[in-house]
Amino acid sequence: MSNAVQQPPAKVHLMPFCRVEIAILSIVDDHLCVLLAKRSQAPYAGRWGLPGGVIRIDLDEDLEAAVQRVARERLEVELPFLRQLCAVGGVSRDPRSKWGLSIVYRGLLPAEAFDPKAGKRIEALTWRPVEDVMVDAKLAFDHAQLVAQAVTATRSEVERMELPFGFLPEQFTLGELQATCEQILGRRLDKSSFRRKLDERKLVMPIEGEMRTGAFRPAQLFMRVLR
Amino acid sequence: MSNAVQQPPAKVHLMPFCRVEIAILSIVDDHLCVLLAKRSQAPYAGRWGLPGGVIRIDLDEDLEAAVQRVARERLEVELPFLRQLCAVGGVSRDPRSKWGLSIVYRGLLPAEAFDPKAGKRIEALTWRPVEDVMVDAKLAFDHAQLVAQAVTATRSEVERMELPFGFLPEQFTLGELQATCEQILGRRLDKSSFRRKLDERKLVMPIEGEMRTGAFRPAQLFMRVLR
DNA sequence: CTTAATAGTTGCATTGTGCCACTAACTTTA
DNA sequence: TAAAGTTAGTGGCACAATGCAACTATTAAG
Repeated sequence: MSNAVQQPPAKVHLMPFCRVEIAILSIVDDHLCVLLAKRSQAPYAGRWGLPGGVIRIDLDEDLEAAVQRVARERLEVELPFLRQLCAVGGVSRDPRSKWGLSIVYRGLLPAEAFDPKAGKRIEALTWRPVEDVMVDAKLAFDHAQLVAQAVTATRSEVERMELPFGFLPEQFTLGELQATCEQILGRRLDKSSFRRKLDERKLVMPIEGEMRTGAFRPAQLFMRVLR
Repeated sequence: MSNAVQQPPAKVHLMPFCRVEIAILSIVDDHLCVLLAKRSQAPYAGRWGLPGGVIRIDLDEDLEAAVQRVARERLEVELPFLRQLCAVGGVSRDPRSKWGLSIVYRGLLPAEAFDPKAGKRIEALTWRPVEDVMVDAKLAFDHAQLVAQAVTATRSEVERMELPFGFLPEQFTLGELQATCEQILGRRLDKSSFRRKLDERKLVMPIEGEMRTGAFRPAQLFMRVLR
């Protein structure tokens, strides 16, 4: 359309429609779940999909700030653990043939830090087990695929013993930590090798004198070791 | 600015300036190198940086297509191995305070597949050892950081025995394969354990009767096993 | 006091890995 | 023609990492 002739190429091109999407994972009822929102608008109105929103260059400092703003505005939650997952973009993402570009983030939340049923939300929100969601053909856009990617990334972290502190409170027992890892991976782990690795790599430290009581033998409480 | 009142929210927001950047790695003179382009325009005119270009929603089907078009137009090369690295975006990426969003890709090329000095290129191109580039404060934008990320991703792949076929021709000897891995990692590998893993995991297969001759004892030629 | 349940430790067999030496096959040099 | 040099390819062994299972410890419940 409009070109500058003097300056080399200051051509003006139409830009893609830019959004952020968030795959928020949590352990709910002993299962790895993802937070889904019911879409009220086209496309895919009435379907479930990942929560997300438009990038506002007038409001957001950077991509992470955009994600936190969207989480605050739409979910009324802050995301302490947030990692970029991928970017998806192209002409065919939106059935109306709009060129869309979404930067997808992955967030982890302790189950107790967020209740989708609470509050006067604008939209319907729900936790859904990832095993179901990953193969659900009814999800909006390619969101089933994105959830699968988020789960894979989280599982790889646990396999490498990058512990999922994003799912845990500040204080936890080794049993709780191991159970969380097992629920993420979907398989049992060996107690002795798990603890051996925690010990060798100094990933957690005991909180002197603090014990979790109530169910049978009390358990030592631990906290993460920052590195 | 302009709102639609009838339809829920079809507000028009200004979109970020969207680009793709490419970190193309190769083994040149036994060293892991990255392809840099000299910038002719502001910002950072005269500095070296990663090649890249604007996303053209009128030309590109999706993000990968945009990358291949930029590679074709600016470098006259096609990238057989291409992986998304990350997306970087925010108001402060560009010193002129424009909100910029770049999707960064990582490409691998065999050294012999591309010669930056050949041809009548518009811009200056050069291979630079990644060890130098990663700590070079003079690079445009945050490109030194992006190169470091690309190198880390490539090294992790090799550590996990995801072999760097993107650097190799179709036929190669085990010696060449191991040397390539060593140049990527920057350290020596043990021959017997390397070959043991290749064997156990069935990552390569010998090409019957095909040998590389010329330098002392001939070596069996191998090809990758697709999975 | 016994049983059940979870917390935490220890020993051992199996596997994976790094290190090193060895044989094989070719070229180069004398 | 023979010896030396260089790369290709294999095999043995010590050691570390891992998985498995048994064991003790400490509490609650009956």
